Amino acid sequence: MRTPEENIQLANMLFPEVKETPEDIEKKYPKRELKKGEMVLRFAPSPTGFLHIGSVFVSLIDRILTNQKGGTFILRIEDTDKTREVEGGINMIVKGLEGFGISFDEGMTGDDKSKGEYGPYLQSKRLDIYKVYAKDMIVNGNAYPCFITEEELGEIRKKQEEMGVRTGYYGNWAKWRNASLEEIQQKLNNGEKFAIRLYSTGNMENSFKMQDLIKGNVTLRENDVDTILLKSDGYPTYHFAHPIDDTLMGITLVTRADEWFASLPLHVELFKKLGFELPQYCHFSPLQKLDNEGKSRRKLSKRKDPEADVQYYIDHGYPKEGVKEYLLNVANSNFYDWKVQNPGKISTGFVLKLEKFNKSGALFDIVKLDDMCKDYIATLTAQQVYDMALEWAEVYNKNIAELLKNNREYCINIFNIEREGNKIRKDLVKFEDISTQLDIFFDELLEKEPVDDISEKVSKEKQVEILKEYIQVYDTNDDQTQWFEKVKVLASKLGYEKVGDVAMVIRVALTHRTKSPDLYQVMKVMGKEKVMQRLEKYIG
RNA sequence: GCCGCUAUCGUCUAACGGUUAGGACAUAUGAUUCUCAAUCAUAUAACCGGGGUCCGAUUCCCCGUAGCGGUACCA
Repeated sequence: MRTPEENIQLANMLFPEVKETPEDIEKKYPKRELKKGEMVLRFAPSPTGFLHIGSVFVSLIDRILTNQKGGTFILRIEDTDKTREVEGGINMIVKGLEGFGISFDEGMTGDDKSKGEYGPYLQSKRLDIYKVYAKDMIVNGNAYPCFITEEELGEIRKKQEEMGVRTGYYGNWAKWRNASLEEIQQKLNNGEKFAIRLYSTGNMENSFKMQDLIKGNVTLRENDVDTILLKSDGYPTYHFAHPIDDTLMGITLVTRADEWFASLPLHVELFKKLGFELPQYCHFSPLQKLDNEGKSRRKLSKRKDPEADVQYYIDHGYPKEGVKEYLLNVANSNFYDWKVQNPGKISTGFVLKLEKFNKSGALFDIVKLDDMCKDYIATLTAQQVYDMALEWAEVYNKNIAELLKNNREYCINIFNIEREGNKIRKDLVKFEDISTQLDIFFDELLEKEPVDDISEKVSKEKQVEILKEYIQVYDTNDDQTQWFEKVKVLASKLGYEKVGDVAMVIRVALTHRTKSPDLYQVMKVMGKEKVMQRLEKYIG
C-alpha cells in the first residue's frame, strides 16, 4: 500500500496537466430539478454504422417512459472504441430513430450537432472530464497505472487456467497494484503506454442485494477485478464512462441491454469509489432467434440476421407504427389487450410497466410482426396507404414511385378496393407488397401470359363462350348484387353448377391470375374500356 | 471452468397456493353472394426433472438439468 502522499505524487506524475478537481467539474453540471416521478433516461449507442432493431426497442421504451412520467430523454454517443467507429454513424442513428418517431430532448442531433446543457454528449469530447476523475481516483488510492503487456496478460491467464483458478486481473495477480513509484517513473521515462486500473477492494466471497426494476431483487457477488478505467489511448472504457456521464447528466434510471447486468457489481463499486449516488437500473433481455434448425437460441446478430438491422424494415417498407406495436407487444404482452380495447389510439398512449417485461430473452417472431403490420395497414385509409407507399417508393422503388405519382387517383382507387365497409382486405404487410396489388391494373406490369390452371376444368373453347356471353351482359351501372346475379344467371344458362367456375374464367381473363381481390370492385376501378380490352384480347 | 439471470402450448405470454391452466400468433378443418387475403366457428397443443413446505403446489424453498448473458485496453 502506498501512503496518501505517494498517491498524490503518483497522480501528478501521471497527469501533470490535469488541474481541475471533480468539484470543479460538478459545478458545471447543476443538479436537475425534477418533479416527483420525473425521470431522466438516456440511450447511449456506439456509432458503428448499424442500427440494431434492439436499439429501436430500448429507445422506444425509454421514450414512452419519459413521455408517461415526464422528464428528459437524452441521446449520448459512446464513441470510445476508435477501431469500430464508422463515419456518419451518428447521423444514421438519429435519422433511423427519427424514422420511428423517436426523438430526444437532449443530446446529439447529428454527426457534429447537439442540444442541451449537460454535454458534451459525445464521449470523445469528454476525455478531459474522465482524466480529472481518473486522477482523483489515484489520489484516493482507488486506481493505479498498469504497464502490463498483452503477452504478460496471456501468461497470467495460462497460469490461472493451469491452476484451475478464476482468470482475470485481480488480487495478487494484479502485479502493478503496488508497484514502486521508481518503477513507474522508469516506465514513464521510457515513454511506455499505460492504462489506469481500478484498485478493487471487493471480495468475491461477499454477496449483496440490489434491485433491478425488471428482474426484481437480485443477489450479486462483489467485484474484485482491477478493471481498466482509462485505456492507454486515453479513452475511457464503458465501465468508467458510465458512472461519470450518467451522474453528471443526472440520469435517474439506467436502461440498458442485459449483457451489462453481469458488470453491475463493478459499476456499483465504481459509483461508491467515485462518491456518486447509485441510480436505478433495469436490464432488458435480448431479442433472440432460433438457430441450428431450431435447436438453440441466440441473440439476433447483425452478421447472420438481416432482420436485426433496422434498415431491413425500412428497405421493405414495413409500416413504422406496426413495427413499434410489435415491439411494444414484446415489451408488455398485455399491449394486445390494450389495443383491442383502445382501437385507433396511437401506440404511445399505452402505459408501459417495467415489472411486466419478460426476464429472459424473447424470440423475435417475424411472423407475428407481419401479422401486426397487416392489421395496422388495414386500419389506414386508401389515401394514407397511398401517401405512405409513395414516401417509401420514392427512396426504395423509383419505378413504383413514378407509377404512383402519374396515376394518383387511379392508385388511390386501387388501394380502396375492399378497404371500406365491414369486410376490410388484409393482404398488405409492408409497402413493398403494393406492387402485387397494382400489377393487374397496369398493362405494362400485367403478367404477360394468363395462368393456364383452369383449362382442365373449363376448356379453352368454353372459356371463350363464357366471356362472349359475359360481354353481352356486362354493364358498368350494375351494383354489386346485380352484377353477381348476372354471373349466376350466366352460370346456370351455360350449365355450370358453381358460379365460381364462371367467375374464375372472368378473373383469369382480366387479371391473368387465379387470385385477385373482389372481381366486381376490380372491374369498377379498372373502368369499362380496360375491362373490355382485356376480355376481348383473351377471346382472341 | 467460474459468476449471474431465466425456465408454462411450436412462438409470445396470463395465472400473484385451490382454475376444465386463459389469450394472441402459427397450424388443421369448416362456414362465407366468386378466387385469394381477411372474418367467424371449431380443433390440435404447455406447467423442464427430482426432492421438500403445505390440507393443497405451475405458483414458495432446495438440488439437478437446460437456455441465455458475462468472464476484453468492445460496447
